[in-house]
Amino acid sequence: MIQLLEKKYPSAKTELMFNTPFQLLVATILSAQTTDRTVNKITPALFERYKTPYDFVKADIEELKNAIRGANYYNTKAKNIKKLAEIIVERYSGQIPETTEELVKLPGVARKTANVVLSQGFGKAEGIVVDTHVKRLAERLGMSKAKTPEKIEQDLMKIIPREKWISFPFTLILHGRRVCKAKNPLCDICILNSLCPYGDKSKCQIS
DNA sequence: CTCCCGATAT
DNA sequence: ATATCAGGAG
Repeated sequence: MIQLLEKKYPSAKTELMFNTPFQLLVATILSAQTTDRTVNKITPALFERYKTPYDFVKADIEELKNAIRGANYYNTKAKNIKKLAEIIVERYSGQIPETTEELVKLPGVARKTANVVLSQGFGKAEGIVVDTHVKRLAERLGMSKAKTPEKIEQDLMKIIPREKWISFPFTLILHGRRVCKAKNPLCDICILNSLCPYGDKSKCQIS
């Protein structure tokens, strides 16, 4: 099924807009519980106003909140981004760290965000991105019975070849958005229907 | 397990 | 007006 997904979504990657790894980090934090499209509406002006990590350090918190208003939880995210910028300037000389271990220490950054930044910003396959789509599809496709993103990631790392770790989750994300939706999945047009344990059940459930 | 708490589609 | 979208911290 990896091959089928790759064939259907040949260039699967993040849809977030960015020019530097730091911008990707900020964009990914903003994308928590927020669609990529909404984030992409915010970031051009944001990155024009704040060009370097140090610009975020100097930022007035209210002005920063206003600049990212539109992203869900912008209050918390503004504080996290400012704090994170301080850490990057003070502890990392303005360059964001390139390991999961270091990234998840930053405020507002857990494994999902760290994996997006490492894989999409640096081409590093330290782990597998597990967002709500990957979580749902992994369960439906029978790839993991685990409940937490951390456990699901571990399960996927065992069954997905490492050279696919970067692209594979993004094929699931695209498929999850377009076909294998949370509500009313389009099983009748799904290319994975014949080998999906969930598909057979849902075909009987959908009116 | 609770809080955070906007945008877009229907 | 309501449903759907879709992570992290305490």
